[in-house]
Amino acid sequence: MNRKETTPLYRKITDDLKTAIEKGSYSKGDLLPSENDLCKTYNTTRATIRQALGALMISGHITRKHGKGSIVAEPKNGLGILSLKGFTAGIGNKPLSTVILQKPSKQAWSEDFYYALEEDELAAGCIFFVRLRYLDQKPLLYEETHITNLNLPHFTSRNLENRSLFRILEENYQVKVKEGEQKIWAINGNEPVSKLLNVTSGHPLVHMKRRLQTNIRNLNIYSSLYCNTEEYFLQDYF
Amino acid sequence: MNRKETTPLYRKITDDLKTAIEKGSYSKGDLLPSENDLCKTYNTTRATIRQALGALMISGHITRKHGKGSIVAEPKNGLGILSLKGFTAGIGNKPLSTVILQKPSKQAWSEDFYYALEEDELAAGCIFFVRLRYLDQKPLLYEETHITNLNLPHFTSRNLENRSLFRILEENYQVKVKEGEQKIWAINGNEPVSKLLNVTSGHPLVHMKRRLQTNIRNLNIYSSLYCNTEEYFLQDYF
DNA sequence: AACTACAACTTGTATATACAAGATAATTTT
DNA sequence: AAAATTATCTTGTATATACAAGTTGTAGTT
Repeated sequence: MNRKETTPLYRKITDDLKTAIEKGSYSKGDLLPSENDLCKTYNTTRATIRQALGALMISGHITRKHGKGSIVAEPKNGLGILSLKGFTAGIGNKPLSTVILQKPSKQAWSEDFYYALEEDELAAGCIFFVRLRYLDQKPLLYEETHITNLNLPHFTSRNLENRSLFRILEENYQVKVKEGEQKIWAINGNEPVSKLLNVTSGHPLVHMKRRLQTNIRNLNIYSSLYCNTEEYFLQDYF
Repeated sequence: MNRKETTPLYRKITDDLKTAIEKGSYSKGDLLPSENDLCKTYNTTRATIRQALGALMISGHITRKHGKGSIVAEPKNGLGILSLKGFTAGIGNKPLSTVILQKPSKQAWSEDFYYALEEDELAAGCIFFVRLRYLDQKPLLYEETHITNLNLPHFTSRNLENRSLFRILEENYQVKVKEGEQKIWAINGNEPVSKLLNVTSGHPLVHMKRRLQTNIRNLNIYSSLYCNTEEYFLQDYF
């Protein structure tokens, strides 16, 4: 728990409501307590409550309607973040299993890294690891990840297999993804990757190079990934 | 000018500052006038100013630093919107030329449309058109677009060849894209599309289905596109 | 010259209050 | 019974004020 010594009240309210929504205490379409009700609950004023609700709106947890209330939105897995969804309805909730092909290790950035780096970032070095992600025992997604090694103590010893990378970063280091960019290609899998994904060398794959910026300056997440979209597709929200 | 009868003050301030930034009155790293200065300029209070600055922060026009000020951010072309960037450096600014394969026409939604539609949207019908986009006389991107036909008078007679669809919607109908989702596949171009894109039937293509939501409720933009990423790549920001 | 303390800026958080305007259900009128 | 009105919810916008806390330059001290 490395959080700031004093957490602002509006932040606590946002976190409380977010937790409640993600825990399932509300379902899609439900109304949150009205602003005035929340004022009483937290013994504060509407300005503070609205600041908290505003954050929930930005994060996509609620929408708001004048005269009606704050409406809980459809849960989006990985808002703004690329996620993998099943081709057929109902398969979307199957969990991806993950195999670490190369354990996280501290490295210097490669000379010809695929994104331009800031000086401070270059100096900090990076943590690098490679994962292969499966759905239904079938390999779907090969991903090489670089994270700027900035205030991430003990990261290399963490278990990345079962938990989401983003969740680990948020819960343990207060690092949140804020924005990003991605480049997209369709390629024929004649690279060594196609063997890992268990496809023939002529099989089309989605190749993406992404940079995700976080709330910490100069701490970025870079990933280069290859995905077999024969049965499933890649999906993202923005 | 179909805007609401009364524009809130904070909205006017946001628009003013946004225009100034986009016009180039400020450059990257510059500080906006302080909140108190803006209070005097607009004869209002900090709460209103902060609401305006908050919107600029969300839209990515500024960042803010405690004790310092509001810092103008790097301009981003097409925030959150898919754009096409050249493979090699410096080619990114070449304009895409556009050929309309099928002129915009009012239609009913197809029974098996690829996104689930709201009832009101279904009732409104849609405007449909097909475009083929070229870079350097080479066809790169085939795109079928459906727009909900909601308060878009004379849209079908507009010239979509030279101007951006998003710009037309924003300038003429005050329609702005707010968020969206996209699904991504890599396919082998054996469809009729590959002939239009001038590739062999085994050539890998990026296939995307996108839904862009706008500030107008129930007015969405749907597009299904195929892109040859041999020389260029697709890029988007979120 | 280097350090310290302070003043004067900046944004961050919060309270208290007021009225406008959309949504909805109860009430009254027709 | 149907329509219009009203009351009472809700969120949206706005003013006025206060103090906390980060940043920066300046004046004073060592």
